[in-house]
Amino acid sequence: MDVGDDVEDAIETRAEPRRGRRPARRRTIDEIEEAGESGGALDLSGLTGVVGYTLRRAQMMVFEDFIRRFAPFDLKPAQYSVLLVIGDNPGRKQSEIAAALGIQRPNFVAMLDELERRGLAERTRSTTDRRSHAVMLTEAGRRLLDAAKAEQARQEADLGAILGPGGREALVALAKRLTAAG
Amino acid sequence: MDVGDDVEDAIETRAEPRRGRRPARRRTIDEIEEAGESGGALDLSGLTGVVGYTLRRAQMMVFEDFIRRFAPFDLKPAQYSVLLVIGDNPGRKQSEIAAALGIQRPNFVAMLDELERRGLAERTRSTTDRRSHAVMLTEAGRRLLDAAKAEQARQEADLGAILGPGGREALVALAKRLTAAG
DNA sequence: GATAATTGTTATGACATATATCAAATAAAA
DNA sequence: TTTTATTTGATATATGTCATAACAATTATC
Repeated sequence: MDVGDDVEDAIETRAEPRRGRRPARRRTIDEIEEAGESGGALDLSGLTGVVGYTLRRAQMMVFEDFIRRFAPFDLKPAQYSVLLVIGDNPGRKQSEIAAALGIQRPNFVAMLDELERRGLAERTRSTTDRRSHAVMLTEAGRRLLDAAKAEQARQEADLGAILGPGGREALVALAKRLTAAG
Repeated sequence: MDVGDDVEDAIETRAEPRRGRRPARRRTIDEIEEAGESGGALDLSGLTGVVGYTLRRAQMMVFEDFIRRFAPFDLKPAQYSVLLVIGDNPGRKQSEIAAALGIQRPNFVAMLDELERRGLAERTRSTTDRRSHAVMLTEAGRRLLDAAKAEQARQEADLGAILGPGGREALVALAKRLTAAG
Protein backbone atom coordinates (compact mmCIF):
# COMPACT_ATOMS: atom_id res chain seq x y z
CA MET A 1 0.00 0.00 0.00
CA ASP A 2 2.98 2.27 -0.09
CA VAL A 3 3.93 4.67 -2.73
CA GLY A 4 5.86 2.56 -5.11
CA ASP A 5 9.42 2.17 -6.14
CA ASP A 6 9.17 4.31 -9.22
CA VAL A 7 8.35 7.26 -7.11
CA GLU A 8 11.12 6.51 -4.69
CA ASP A 9 13.46 6.46 -7.62
CA ALA A 10 12.19 9.76 -8.83
CA ILE A 11 12.67 11.25 -5.41
CA GLU A 12 16.15 9.87 -5.22
CA THR A 13 16.89 11.25 -8.64
CA ARG A 14 16.16 14.67 -7.30
CA ALA A 15 19.05 14.42 -4.89
CA GLU A 16 21.51 13.61 -7.68
CA PRO A 17 21.68 16.53 -10.09
CA ARG A 18 21.28 14.31 -13.06
CA ARG A 19 24.86 13.26 -13.58
CA GLY A 20 24.40 9.76 -14.92
CA ARG A 21 22.39 9.75 -18.11
CA ARG A 22 19.67 7.22 -18.54
CA PRO A 23 19.32 5.20 -21.75
CA ALA A 24 16.03 7.03 -22.29
CA ARG A 25 15.62 8.04 -25.88
CA ARG A 26 15.93 11.76 -26.29
CA ARG A 27 13.09 13.33 -28.21
CA THR A 28 14.05 15.54 -31.07
CA ILE A 29 13.23 19.19 -30.93
CA ASP A 30 10.83 18.75 -33.84
CA GLU A 31 8.90 16.16 -31.91
CA ILE A 32 8.72 18.49 -28.96
CA GLU A 33 7.56 21.35 -31.11
CA GLU A 34 4.94 19.19 -32.66
CA ALA A 35 3.72 18.08 -29.28
CA GLY A 36 2.65 21.60 -28.38
CA GLU A 37 -0.25 22.20 -30.72
CA SER A 38 0.64 25.82 -30.99
CA GLY A 39 -1.97 28.49 -30.76
CA GLY A 40 -4.78 26.53 -29.16
CA ALA A 41 -5.88 26.82 -25.57
CA LEU A 42 -4.18 24.59 -23.07
CA ASP A 43 -5.73 21.42 -21.75
CA LEU A 44 -6.64 22.03 -18.11
CA SER A 45 -9.04 19.13 -17.83
CA GLY A 46 -6.83 17.49 -15.23
CA LEU A 47 -7.49 20.33 -12.82
CA THR A 48 -11.05 21.37 -13.47
CA GLY A 49 -12.56 18.62 -11.38
CA VAL A 50 -10.18 18.91 -8.45
CA VAL A 51 -11.68 20.18 -5.20
CA GLY A 52 -8.52 21.88 -3.93
CA TYR A 53 -7.84 23.71 -7.16
CA THR A 54 -11.37 24.91 -7.75
CA LEU A 55 -11.73 25.92 -4.10
CA ARG A 56 -8.55 27.95 -4.25
CA ARG A 57 -9.53 29.77 -7.42
CA ALA A 58 -12.99 30.51 -6.07
CA GLN A 59 -11.62 31.76 -2.78
CA MET A 60 -9.18 34.05 -4.56
CA MET A 61 -11.98 35.47 -6.69
CA VAL A 62 -14.10 36.17 -3.63
CA PHE A 63 -11.22 37.78 -1.78
CA GLU A 64 -10.29 39.97 -4.73
CA ASP A 65 -13.88 41.07 -4.95
CA PHE A 66 -13.84 41.72 -1.22
CA ILE A 67 -10.74 43.85 -1.43
CA ARG A 68 -12.24 45.88 -4.27
CA ARG A 69 -15.46 46.44 -2.37
CA PHE A 70 -13.75 47.31 0.88
CA ALA A 71 -11.21 49.68 -0.61
CA PRO A 72 -13.22 52.66 0.72
CA PHE A 73 -12.92 51.19 4.21
CA ASP A 74 -9.29 50.20 3.69
CA LEU A 75 -10.08 46.80 5.12
CA LYS A 76 -8.68 43.51 3.97
CA PRO A 77 -10.52 40.26 4.71
CA ALA A 78 -8.32 39.40 7.70
CA GLN A 79 -8.79 42.85 9.18
CA TYR A 80 -12.52 42.68 8.71
CA SER A 81 -12.66 39.32 10.43
CA VAL A 82 -10.65 40.67 13.34
CA LEU A 83 -12.94 43.66 13.79
CA LEU A 84 -15.97 41.41 13.54
CA VAL A 85 -14.76 38.96 16.15
CA ILE A 86 -13.66 41.71 18.51
CA GLY A 87 -17.02 43.38 18.09
CA ASP A 88 -18.84 40.18 19.00
CA ASN A 89 -16.41 39.38 21.82
CA PRO A 90 -15.42 42.62 23.50
CA GLY A 91 -12.98 42.39 26.35
CA ARG A 92 -11.50 39.07 25.38
CA LYS A 93 -7.78 38.48 25.44
CA GLN A 94 -5.58 39.19 22.46
CA SER A 95 -4.54 35.58 22.31
CA GLU A 96 -8.13 34.39 22.33
CA ILE A 97 -9.11 36.54 19.37
CA ALA A 98 -6.04 35.44 17.48
CA ALA A 99 -6.56 31.76 18.21
CA ALA A 100 -10.21 31.91 17.20
CA LEU A 101 -9.18 33.21 13.79
CA GLY A 102 -6.25 30.85 13.36
CA ILE A 103 -3.75 33.68 13.54
CA GLN A 104 -0.44 33.14 15.29
CA ARG A 105 0.06 35.39 18.30
CA PRO A 106 3.20 37.05 16.96
CA ASN A 107 1.46 37.90 13.70
CA PHE A 108 -1.53 39.27 15.53
CA VAL A 109 0.50 41.92 17.30
CA ALA A 110 1.14 43.96 14.17
CA MET A 111 -2.46 43.58 13.06
CA LEU A 112 -3.75 44.96 16.32
CA ASP A 113 -1.10 47.68 16.27
CA GLU A 114 -2.46 48.84 12.95
CA LEU A 115 -6.09 48.74 14.03
CA GLU A 116 -5.18 50.62 17.19
CA ARG A 117 -3.16 53.17 15.23
CA ARG A 118 -6.21 53.81 13.10
CA GLY A 119 -8.33 54.27 16.19
CA LEU A 120 -10.54 51.27 15.49
CA ALA A 121 -9.58 49.00 18.35
CA GLU A 122 -8.15 49.35 21.83
CA ARG A 123 -5.97 47.32 24.13
CA THR A 124 -6.58 47.58 27.84
CA ARG A 125 -4.50 45.91 30.50
CA SER A 126 -6.57 43.48 32.46
CA THR A 127 -6.88 44.15 36.18
CA THR A 128 -7.24 40.50 37.11
CA ASP A 129 -4.37 39.27 34.95
CA ARG A 130 -1.93 41.97 34.10
CA ARG A 131 -0.22 39.90 31.46
CA SER A 132 -3.18 39.96 29.15
CA HIS A 133 -4.74 42.70 27.08
CA ALA A 134 -8.48 43.02 26.88
CA VAL A 135 -9.35 44.02 23.35
CA MET A 136 -12.38 45.96 22.22
CA LEU A 137 -13.60 48.28 19.51
CA THR A 138 -13.59 52.03 19.76
CA GLU A 139 -16.66 53.98 18.76
CA ALA A 140 -15.04 54.64 15.41
CA GLY A 141 -14.28 50.96 15.10
CA ARG A 142 -17.89 50.08 15.81
CA ARG A 143 -19.12 52.55 13.22
CA LEU A 144 -16.69 51.27 10.61
CA LEU A 145 -17.61 47.69 11.38
CA ASP A 146 -21.31 48.41 11.03
CA ALA A 147 -20.77 50.01 7.64
CA ALA A 148 -18.49 47.16 6.60
CA LYS A 149 -21.10 44.63 7.67
CA ALA A 150 -23.61 46.27 5.37
CA GLU A 151 -21.18 46.07 2.49
CA GLN A 152 -20.42 42.48 3.35
CA ALA A 153 -24.10 41.64 3.28
CA ARG A 154 -24.21 43.16 -0.19
CA GLN A 155 -21.36 40.98 -1.36
CA GLU A 156 -23.07 37.96 0.11
CA ALA A 157 -26.21 38.82 -1.80
CA ASP A 158 -24.27 39.27 -5.04
CA LEU A 159 -22.52 35.95 -4.56
CA GLY A 160 -25.90 34.41 -3.88
CA ALA A 161 -27.11 35.72 -7.23
CA ILE A 162 -24.11 34.17 -8.96
CA LEU A 163 -24.60 30.85 -7.22
CA GLY A 164 -28.30 30.58 -7.91
CA PRO A 165 -31.17 29.64 -5.60
CA GLY A 166 -29.85 27.84 -2.57
CA GLY A 167 -26.38 27.74 -4.06
CA ARG A 168 -24.77 30.06 -1.59
CA GLU A 169 -26.15 28.19 1.40
CA ALA A 170 -25.13 24.89 -0.14
CA LEU A 171 -21.61 26.12 -0.80
CA VAL A 172 -21.22 27.38 2.75
CA ALA A 173 -22.53 24.14 4.18
CA LEU A 174 -20.20 22.02 2.06
CA ALA A 175 -17.20 24.19 2.87
CA LYS A 176 -18.00 23.92 6.56
CA ARG A 177 -18.09 20.17 6.30
CA LEU A 178 -14.57 20.15 4.97
CA THR A 179 -13.35 22.50 7.67
CA ALA A 180 -15.00 20.46 10.38
CA ALA A 181 -13.42 17.26 9.05
CA GLY A 182 -9.93 18.75 9.21
CA MET B 1 -27.26 19.39 9.99
CA ASP B 2 -27.56 23.12 9.74
CA VAL B 3 -27.50 23.97 6.08
CA GLY B 4 -27.32 27.67 6.77
CA ASP B 5 -30.94 28.54 6.15
CA ASP B 6 -31.89 32.14 6.53
CA VAL B 7 -28.33 33.20 6.46
CA GLU B 8 -29.34 36.27 4.53
CA ASP B 9 -31.66 37.25 7.32
CA ALA B 10 -29.04 36.57 9.89
CA ILE B 11 -26.56 38.75 8.10
CA GLU B 12 -29.09 41.51 7.74
CA THR B 13 -29.86 41.31 11.41
CA ARG B 14 -26.25 41.44 12.33
CA ALA B 15 -25.70 44.42 10.11
CA GLU B 16 -27.68 46.46 12.64
CA PRO B 17 -26.83 44.85 15.93
CA ARG B 18 -27.96 47.45 18.39
CA ARG B 19 -30.30 50.04 17.02
CA GLY B 20 -30.47 52.84 19.49
CA ARG B 21 -27.03 53.01 21.00
CA ARG B 22 -26.56 55.36 23.85
CA PRO B 23 -24.23 58.32 23.43
CA ALA B 24 -21.24 56.21 24.23
CA ARG B 25 -20.20 56.49 27.81
CA ARG B 26 -16.69 55.25 28.28
CA ARG B 27 -16.71 51.80 29.79
CA THR B 28 -14.81 51.09 32.96
CA ILE B 29 -12.18 48.41 33.04
CA ASP B 30 -14.41 46.28 35.24
CA GLU B 31 -17.16 46.45 32.67
CA ILE B 32 -14.70 45.46 30.00
CA GLU B 33 -13.53 42.55 32.06
CA GLU B 34 -17.08 41.50 32.63
CA ALA B 35 -17.88 41.78 28.94
CA GLY B 36 -15.46 39.00 28.14
CA GLU B 37 -17.29 36.09 29.66
CA SER B 38 -14.03 34.51 30.52
CA GLY B 39 -13.45 30.89 29.84
CA GLY B 40 -16.24 30.31 27.36
CA ALA B 41 -15.76 29.84 23.66
CA LEU B 42 -15.78 32.91 21.49
CA ASP B 43 -18.76 33.95 19.42
CA LEU B 44 -17.86 33.41 15.78
CA SER B 45 -21.42 33.47 14.49
CA GLY B 46 -20.67 36.55 12.43
CA LEU B 47 -18.25 34.62 10.27
CA THR B 48 -19.76 31.18 10.02
CA GLY B 49 -22.19 32.11 7.27
CA VAL B 50 -19.76 34.12 5.17
CA VAL B 51 -18.78 32.63 1.82
CA GLY B 52 -15.27 34.09 1.73
CA TYR B 53 -14.39 32.98 5.22
CA THR B 54 -15.77 29.47 4.94
CA LEU B 55 -14.19 29.05 1.51
CA ARG B 56 -10.81 30.10 2.82
CA ARG B 57 -10.91 27.78 5.80
CA ALA B 58 -12.03 24.88 3.63
CA GLN B 59 -9.35 25.54 1.05
CA MET B 60 -6.70 25.68 3.75
CA MET B 61 -7.88 22.39 5.18
CA VAL B 62 -7.77 20.72 1.79
CA PHE B 63 -4.31 22.10 1.04
CA GLU B 64 -2.94 21.02 4.40
CA ASP B 65 -4.29 17.57 3.78
CA PHE B 66 -2.75 17.66 0.33
CA ILE B 67 0.66 18.62 1.69
CA ARG B 68 0.48 15.83 4.26
CA ARG B 69 -0.45 13.28 1.65
CA PHE B 70 2.13 14.43 -0.84
CA ALA B 71 4.99 14.65 1.61
CA PRO B 72 6.46 11.40 0.21
CA PHE B 73 6.50 13.02 -3.23
CA ASP B 74 7.76 16.32 -1.87
CA LEU B 75 5.12 18.08 -3.93
CA LYS B 76 3.11 21.11 -2.93
CA PRO B 77 -0.21 21.88 -4.59
CA ALA B 78 1.26 24.45 -6.94
CA GLN B 79 4.03 22.08 -8.02
CA TYR B 80 1.56 19.29 -8.62
CA SER B 81 -0.60 21.55 -10.77
CA VAL B 82 2.44 22.56 -12.81
CA LEU B 83 3.48 18.97 -13.43
CA LEU B 84 -0.07 18.07 -14.32
CA VAL B 85 -0.49 20.87 -16.85
CA ILE B 86 2.91 20.24 -18.39
CA GLY B 87 2.08 16.57 -18.66
CA ASP B 88 -1.15 17.33 -20.48
CA ASN B 89 0.45 20.03 -22.63
CA PRO B 90 3.97 18.94 -23.49
CA GLY B 91 6.04 21.29 -25.58
CA ARG B 92 4.09 24.41 -24.74
CA LYS B 93 5.85 27.61 -23.88
CA GLN B 94 6.84 28.48 -20.35
CA SER B 95 4.68 31.56 -20.43
CA GLU B 96 1.67 29.57 -21.60
CA ILE B 97 1.90 27.11 -18.74
CA ALA B 98 2.34 29.92 -16.26
CA ALA B 99 -0.56 31.94 -17.62
CA ALA B 100 -2.88 28.95 -17.61
CA LEU B 101 -2.23 28.50 -13.91
CA GLY B 102 -2.44 32.17 -13.06
CA ILE B 103 1.24 32.30 -12.14
CA GLN B 104 3.26 35.38 -13.01
CA ARG B 105 6.06 34.66 -15.42
CA PRO B 106 8.81 35.85 -13.11
CA ASN B 107 7.56 33.62 -10.32
CA PHE B 108 7.34 30.67 -12.65
CA VAL B 109 11.05 30.73 -13.38
CA ALA B 110 12.09 29.56 -9.94
CA MET B 111 9.36 26.93 -9.91
CA LEU B 112 10.58 25.45 -13.16
CA ASP B 113 14.18 25.74 -12.01
CA GLU B 114 13.33 23.57 -9.05
CA LEU B 115 11.43 20.99 -11.08
CA GLU B 116 14.29 20.89 -13.57
CA ARG B 117 16.85 20.57 -10.79
CA ARG B 118 14.93 17.56 -9.49
CA GLY B 119 14.93 16.06 -12.93
CA LEU B 120 11.16 16.16 -13.29
CA ALA B 121 10.78 18.70 -16.09
CA GLU B 122 12.89 20.01 -18.95
CA ARG B 123 13.24 23.22 -20.86
CA THR B 124 14.14 23.06 -24.54
CA ARG B 125 14.80 26.04 -26.75
CA SER B 126 12.30 26.22 -29.55
CA THR B 127 13.68 26.11 -33.09
CA THR B 128 10.92 28.22 -34.57
CA ASP B 129 11.07 30.93 -31.90
CA ARG B 130 14.34 30.96 -30.07
CA ARG B 131 13.01 33.24 -27.40
CA SER B 132 10.70 30.65 -25.96
CA HIS B 133 11.29 27.48 -24.03
CA ALA B 134 9.29 24.39 -24.79
CA VAL B 135 8.54 22.65 -21.51
CA MET B 136 7.94 18.98 -20.99
CA LEU B 137 8.22 16.24 -18.40
CA THR B 138 11.14 13.89 -18.08
CA GLU B 139 10.60 10.19 -17.67
CA ALA B 140 11.04 10.58 -13.95
CA GLY B 141 8.61 13.47 -13.99
CA ARG B 142 6.04 11.36 -15.77
CA ARG B 143 6.43 8.54 -13.28
CA LEU B 144 6.15 10.88 -10.32
CA LEU B 145 3.13 12.56 -11.84
CA ASP B 146 1.37 9.26 -12.41
CA ALA B 147 1.93 8.22 -8.82
CA ALA B 148 0.83 11.65 -7.62
CA LYS B 149 -2.31 11.43 -9.71
CA ALA B 150 -3.22 8.19 -7.98
CA GLU B 151 -2.76 9.80 -4.60
CA GLN B 152 -4.77 12.78 -5.73
CA ALA B 153 -7.60 10.52 -6.80
CA ARG B 154 -7.51 9.03 -3.32
CA GLN B 155 -7.81 12.45 -1.74
CA GLU B 156 -10.68 13.29 -4.03
CA ALA B 157 -12.44 10.12 -2.97
CA ASP B 158 -11.89 10.90 0.70
CA LEU B 159 -13.21 14.41 0.25
CA GLY B 160 -16.18 12.95 -1.55
CA ALA B 161 -16.88 10.76 1.47
CA ILE B 162 -16.77 13.81 3.74
CA LEU B 163 -19.05 15.81 1.48
CA GLY B 164 -21.64 13.10 1.05
CA PRO B 165 -23.41 11.85 -2.07
CA GLY B 166 -23.12 14.41 -4.82
CA GLY B 167 -21.54 16.86 -2.44
CA ARG B 168 -18.13 16.90 -4.05
CA GLU B 169 -19.52 17.50 -7.50
CA ALA B 170 -21.84 20.19 -6.17
CA LEU B 171 -19.00 21.95 -4.40
CA VAL B 172 -16.81 21.90 -7.50
CA ALA B 173 -19.64 23.20 -9.66
CA LEU B 174 -20.43 26.03 -7.26
CA ALA B 175 -16.79 27.00 -6.90
CA LYS B 176 -16.43 27.06 -10.66
CA ARG B 177 -19.39 29.38 -10.93
CA LEU B 178 -17.67 31.85 -8.68
CA THR B 179 -14.41 31.62 -10.59
CA ALA B 180 -16.19 32.08 -13.90
CA ALA B 181 -18.02 35.14 -12.62
CA GLY B 182 -14.80 36.81 -11.55
C1' DG C 1 16.23 49.22 -41.33
C1' DA C 2 14.09 51.41 -37.31
C1' DT C 3 10.82 50.55 -33.91
C1' DA C 4 7.81 47.83 -31.13
C1' DA C 5 6.43 43.60 -28.88
C1' DT C 6 7.42 39.03 -26.82
C1' DT C 7 10.10 35.71 -23.88
C1' DG C 8 12.69 34.33 -20.19
C1' DT C 9 15.18 36.23 -16.56
C1' DT C 10 16.88 38.99 -12.53
C1' DA C 11 16.15 41.99 -8.90
C1' DT C 12 13.22 43.73 -5.68
C1' DG C 13 9.47 44.92 -2.60
C1' DA C 14 5.07 43.96 -0.30
C1' DC C 15 2.85 40.78 2.41
C1' DA C 16 1.47 36.63 4.93
C1' DT C 17 2.92 33.20 7.95
C1' DA C 18 5.86 30.05 11.11
C1' DT C 19 9.28 29.55 14.86
C1' DA C 20 12.47 30.84 18.58
C1' DT C 21 13.14 33.75 22.18
C1' DC C 22 12.36 37.21 25.72
C1' DA C 23 10.46 39.91 29.88
C1' DA C 24 6.69 40.40 32.76
C1' DA C 25 3.14 38.26 35.21
C1' DT C 26 0.83 34.47 37.02
C1' DA C 27 0.24 29.62 38.34
C1' DA C 28 1.91 25.48 40.22
C1' DA C 29 5.13 22.82 42.84
C1' DA C 30 8.65 22.30 46.37
C1' DT D 1 7.38 31.14 51.31
C1' DT D 2 10.65 30.08 47.69
C1' DT D 3 11.38 27.91 43.43
C1' DT D 4 9.96 26.43 39.10
C1' DA D 5 6.89 26.27 35.21
C1' DT D 6 3.43 28.33 32.29
C1' DT D 7 1.08 32.08 30.07
C1' DT D 8 0.89 36.52 27.58
C1' DG D 9 2.32 39.95 24.61
C1' DA D 10 6.13 41.28 22.05
C1' DT D 11 10.42 41.16 19.05
C1' DA D 12 13.31 39.26 15.77
C1' DT D 13 13.75 36.29 12.11
C1' DA D 14 13.14 33.04 8.38
C1' DT D 15 10.29 31.47 4.81
C1' DG D 16 7.02 31.64 1.17
C1' DT D 17 3.85 33.81 -1.90
C1' DC D 18 2.95 37.18 -5.08
C1' DA D 19 3.44 41.50 -7.85
C1' DT D 20 6.14 44.95 -10.58
C1' DA D 21 10.12 47.08 -13.02
C1' DA D 22 13.75 46.42 -15.90
C1' DC D 23 16.91 43.97 -19.03
C1' DA D 24 18.97 41.10 -23.09
C1' DA D 25 17.83 38.30 -26.74
C1' DT D 26 14.75 37.43 -30.20
C1' DT D 27 10.99 38.16 -33.21
C1' DA D 28 7.29 40.98 -35.28
C1' DT D 29 5.70 45.24 -37.38
C1' DC D 30 6.02 49.37 -39.71
